[in-house]
Amino acid sequence: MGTKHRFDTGEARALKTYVKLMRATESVTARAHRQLSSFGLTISQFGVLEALYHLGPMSQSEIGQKILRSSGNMTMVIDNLEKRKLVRRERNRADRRFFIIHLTDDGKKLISSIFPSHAAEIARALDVLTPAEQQTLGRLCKKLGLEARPEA
Amino acid sequence: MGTKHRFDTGEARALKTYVKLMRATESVTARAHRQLSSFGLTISQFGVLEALYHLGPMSQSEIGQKILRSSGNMTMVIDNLEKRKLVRRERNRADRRFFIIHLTDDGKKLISSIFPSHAAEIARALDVLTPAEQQTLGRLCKKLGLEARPEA
DNA sequence: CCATATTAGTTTAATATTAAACTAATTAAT
DNA sequence: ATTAATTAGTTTAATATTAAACTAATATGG
Repeated sequence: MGTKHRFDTGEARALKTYVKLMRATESVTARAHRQLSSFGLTISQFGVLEALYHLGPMSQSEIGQKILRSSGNMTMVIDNLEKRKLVRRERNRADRRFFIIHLTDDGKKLISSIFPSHAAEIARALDVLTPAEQQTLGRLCKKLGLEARPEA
Repeated sequence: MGTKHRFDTGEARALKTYVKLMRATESVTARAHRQLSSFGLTISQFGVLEALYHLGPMSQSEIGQKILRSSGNMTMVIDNLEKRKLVRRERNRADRRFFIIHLTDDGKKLISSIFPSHAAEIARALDVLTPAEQQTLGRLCKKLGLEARPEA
């Protein structure tokens, strides 16, 4: 004997919000992806280069935490960047468990030339929102992102 | 003769908003992923089953458009669902270029049992926001998602 | 000093994802 | 009737992504 399951209004609202969040993100991400692929980069490769560009050399696991990727994935993305001579791994002498990842000169040149275009593309994508709306979106996403993140 | 590139405040604000959007999405998505993997599904597999569950049988390209995936990816995700006997492909007789994808009985059972847990998980993730904030987030994301989507 | 626990990164297996080139089928134009 | 254009889906190659198991190195506790 089953009754027809109805979601309460809280669940229905949350699901609708979630779907809109996913679609918005997918659209902006697809747009960023198209632009970056014209520079021969994937979104994750760009994320690594950008993190190193803005924050300086750091370990693989630190980069993974910053751009929210697993350690196995970081190995492959950094392997590919290393292969293209955009980054280099330097074993830490004090603790040989980890590497410090550095941008190479070529890597610095590439990311510093790409970054302004990327910034402009993101600004164009978000131009549909007013400055106040962008602030509100950012505030709500920050609130959402902090809570949803599982704290290890 | 080079001047140091500074982003105007519009670009800086857009980038900050974008980073927060990506992080929020990543957090909620990671949470949903963990839950779905305990049911043996990936997010894209779930997306296909959910689309068929709520909207009825449809072609592969229609499903791809609804869950924002490429046709090549849809082939593989549906191949895997077919292999597990959760969906079946039926060639359209009127136009043999396309298939109609149906949920199987097992597929219906699985998605109908999972969906309430998924809805509850999403509601928990979004519980950090008030109802009014969820409405606002949804409205802003809808605005963003419509504009950023490239119209073919 | 030795055994155990923890950490950084790698490997494995599976799945996801894209763009581009392709095949098969249908539609449109001549 | 024939050719060209378009559409649905597949295949290819490359890269991304995860969880889990693994190795190597360091830290901790007895």
